[in-house]
Amino acid sequence: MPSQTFFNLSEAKRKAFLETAIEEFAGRDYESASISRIVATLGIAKGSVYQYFEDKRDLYLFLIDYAAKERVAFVSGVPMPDPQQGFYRYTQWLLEMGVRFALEHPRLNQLIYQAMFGTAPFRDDMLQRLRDSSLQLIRDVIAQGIAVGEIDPDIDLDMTTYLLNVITNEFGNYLASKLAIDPQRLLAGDQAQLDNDSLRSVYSKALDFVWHGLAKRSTAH
Amino acid sequence: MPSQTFFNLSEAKRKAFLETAIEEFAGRDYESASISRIVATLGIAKGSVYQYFEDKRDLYLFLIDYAAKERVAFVSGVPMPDPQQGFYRYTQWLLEMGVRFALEHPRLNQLIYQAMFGTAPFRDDMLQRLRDSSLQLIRDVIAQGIAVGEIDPDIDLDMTTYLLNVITNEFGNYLASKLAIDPQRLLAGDQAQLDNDSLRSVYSKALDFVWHGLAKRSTAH
DNA sequence: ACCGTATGTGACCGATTAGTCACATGACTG
DNA sequence: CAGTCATGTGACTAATCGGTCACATACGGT
Repeated sequence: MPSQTFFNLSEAKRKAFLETAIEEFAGRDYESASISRIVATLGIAKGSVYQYFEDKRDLYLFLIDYAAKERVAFVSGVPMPDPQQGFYRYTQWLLEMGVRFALEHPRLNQLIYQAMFGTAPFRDDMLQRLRDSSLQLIRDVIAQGIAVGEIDPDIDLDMTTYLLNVITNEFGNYLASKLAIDPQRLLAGDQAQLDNDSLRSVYSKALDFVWHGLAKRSTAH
Repeated sequence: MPSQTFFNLSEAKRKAFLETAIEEFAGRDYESASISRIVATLGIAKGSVYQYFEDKRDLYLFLIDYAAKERVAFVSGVPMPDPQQGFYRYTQWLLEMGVRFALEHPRLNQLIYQAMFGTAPFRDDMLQRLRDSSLQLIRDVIAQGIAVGEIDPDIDLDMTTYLLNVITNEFGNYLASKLAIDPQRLLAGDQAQLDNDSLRSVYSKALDFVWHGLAKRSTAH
């Protein structure tokens, strides 16, 4: 809950502030993240930050909330597959969501992931809700897949939801490190070239693993 | 590379120091971990730490190294399955390794995992070697499974190794949170009761997922 | 031109950090 | 007992932290 002052800021200033703050909090602990460093980077006075936010905790929780909303907006922007195409496609869509968001918004992804599964402080309701809502989407897809009879009903729903969430997130990290040959290109907006061609072929391997596991397949898709 | 002084310490003192230091580094950033807090907890002078270790970095890298060696020792202590039982059992063994180590040595597991995949500093050779050696075991099992024809040869070896490592690690976390009803009991050494009975049945679900994926199974094991 | 309000500022505070060092203590030797 | 060496100590330094506040600046209305 930032002050009105924060929202009165020019969009340029607000964007710059958000970007710098997210960068600061994404890569490190809550404790290690430094307000002093943020204001030094931005070239503004420290007092300004405390006119926007109550304290460090207030800023942090706002950033988490912001990142979560951005993620929801991002997911909404990618059309879900046609239900008639089966739950293999739904699973593909889930994976694609995670990977694309991780590649296109790496800082936001780090922030969310770290808040949910890292050593985040504040056993806040908000964080719990973030965690729950993030997992709910995955859980729903799996549950429906089971109901329709395309997903094995013997799986443990809770556990599989958890693992699938971890996989989608970490697979993004894997790709990022794998493509680390020139990570600049990706961040610079050159991802369009990669997206629709090679990216899909890369994560189709991950999808196959999620769908069929390690075992030697008998049927193909 | 601690000084000789550190190894001259009585076992009781050395153990106490290790335990406290690991506890301090396991839950937080490298930057957030505090030497001052360690010495305060132990009730020793700060100067002592700097007679054992060159600096904070030296201590941290030693702890990582120690944790890694403990893990290797732990893994060596659990017998591998009979090769004739197939690679399903090998995969089971891999999972069991990760889960048991995570449950019996949660702090060490956190330390290792955070060093390998967290926001650890020091792009050290040592960390890279730790990462490589940890993944190598998994990679070997998969590669052999492919060679023997029990694991699908179309999987991406690198990616699957990475994901399997993540899964074994995070599954430990999942179990830990799932069993959080009384985590004290586990740490208190009461795990023997859980181990051979319910534990195996719980992670057999994870094993099924890893082996067969989400898809509805046709054949059973 | 004047005033009131909103926004920006950075010196300053108390707390905490990693790391140092002159000194105390203990143990063993001659 | 005296001397030597390893070990333990905690006050101290310089840097950094989150947070405060008295003050400066900018802007809009009359």
